[in-house]
Amino acid sequence: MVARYERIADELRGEILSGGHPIGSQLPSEAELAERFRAARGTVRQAVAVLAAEGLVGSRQGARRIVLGRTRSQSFAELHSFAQWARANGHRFGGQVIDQQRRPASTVESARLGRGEVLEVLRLRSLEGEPVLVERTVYAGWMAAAVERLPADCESVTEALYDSIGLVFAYGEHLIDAVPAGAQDARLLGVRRGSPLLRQRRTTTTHEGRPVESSDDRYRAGSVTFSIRNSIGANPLVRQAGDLRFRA
Amino acid sequence: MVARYERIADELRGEILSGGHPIGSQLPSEAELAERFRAARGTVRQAVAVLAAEGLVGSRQGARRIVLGRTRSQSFAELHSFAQWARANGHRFGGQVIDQQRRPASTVESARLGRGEVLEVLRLRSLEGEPVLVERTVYAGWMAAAVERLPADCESVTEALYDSIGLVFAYGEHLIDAVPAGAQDARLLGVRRGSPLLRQRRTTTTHEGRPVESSDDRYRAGSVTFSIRNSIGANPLVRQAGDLRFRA
DNA sequence: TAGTGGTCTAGACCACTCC
DNA sequence: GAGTGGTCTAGACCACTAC
Repeated sequence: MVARYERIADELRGEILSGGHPIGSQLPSEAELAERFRAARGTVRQAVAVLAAEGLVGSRQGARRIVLGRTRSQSFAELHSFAQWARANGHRFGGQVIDQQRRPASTVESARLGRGEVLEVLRLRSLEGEPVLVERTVYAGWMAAAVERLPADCESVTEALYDSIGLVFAYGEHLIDAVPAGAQDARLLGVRRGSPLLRQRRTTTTHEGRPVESSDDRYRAGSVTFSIRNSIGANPLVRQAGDLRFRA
Repeated sequence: MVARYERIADELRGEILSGGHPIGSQLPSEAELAERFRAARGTVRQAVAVLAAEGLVGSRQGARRIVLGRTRSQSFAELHSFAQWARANGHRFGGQVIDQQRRPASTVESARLGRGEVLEVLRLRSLEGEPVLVERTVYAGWMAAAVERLPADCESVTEALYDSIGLVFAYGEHLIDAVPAGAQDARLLGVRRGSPLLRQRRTTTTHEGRPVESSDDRYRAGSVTFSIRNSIGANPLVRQAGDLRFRA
């Protein structure tokens, strides 16, 4: 069952992406859209709110909505899972477990994932045949066994865990910064030691807020870019000061 | 005039940040909140939608909302303006124009900012007394004069432009990646050439969608981190493949 | 001043979770 | 089956923009 406002949003999005509403142009008023789709104004507002969240349109009180762009943000799954992102965008990709071991949780990990044992996995992932990403993931103990059952060249860990134990990754927090490649990073990615990597540290939880994994992902410079569209009314991104003692 | 739902959101946010609703705990139901605040259910839903957008709470149909965390995302102004961000977070900061000149727009810039002349400004910004950010900003020709009138050590360009010509930065698009420091970057930031920098390229427009500026900002590694909180239902971040020919 | 989006209400029905 | 959040309606008033 697809909601009414979703279908309205789909139709409007299609019109925007196909150029029916050029960038910078005005969208029809809520009243006009309500009449066109034979829906209440509230439903139309929900639909355009979807487009606003995707960064496609902007709005302000008293003036008509305007079209801001034609690139929309992706689903949570596509941000969370390298495989789902790569597949949805038509890239050739691969992945391989390099190392995997259980060990006791450190103090920091205990706070984040729960006490006891954790499973640490080192994966190397490639895009268009080139190694681009070193993933160091620490899984909470309660799901270690499920991860260990996966094949070493498992394409999508996210999908495999859903199929095997019904696990849904629902919420994520991501920290993005730049770091110099360490010796292992350099060897795996085929870059010089100290060269720039784009780092994404993430922790993920289930719907219930139960922590699942914590990961340190490093992309080779030039392989991947993160993109955000924001507005005076909606701002998902946070900038934080780091530790200035660190010097490259 | 502050909206009702904003005040409700403020109160609930305060309770979450002060620990009144611990992380992982359930929020009261919409019906309970409606009764407590003597508001319609729709108004309460608007309020919790604000908290969800800030990444503080998560929700799913049929189950109560849960508290996800205690760090909230910042306002657009704080992401857009280094000065406003630094001030809001209690940092000591400074800035200085290093170089500034008018020149004809390149082909790419013409498409992004409009034809004719543009103004290119090179600024160095510091945090806690240390240089951390090199900003190379290109302003559209129509606002070049206003920028040239600013003092070289202007703290907040955003605020100054609002005060002088009423300009409001309303929408932004941001691309985030890692690059090696060039010769000029290295000299200004006091790092080795080739060492990692966190790059944020942004283009900003007015409420009407009129392009204002396009900037290439480079942070010294370790000085600043970007943070995102997302969920299966709301995902503001986009990951894009870069040009793999680039090698560090 | 007319038109537009922003806020708010009151009520209905449905899909889903949890027990 | 009771409770909860998700969807949708119909209508009202207000703040703001554009002219």
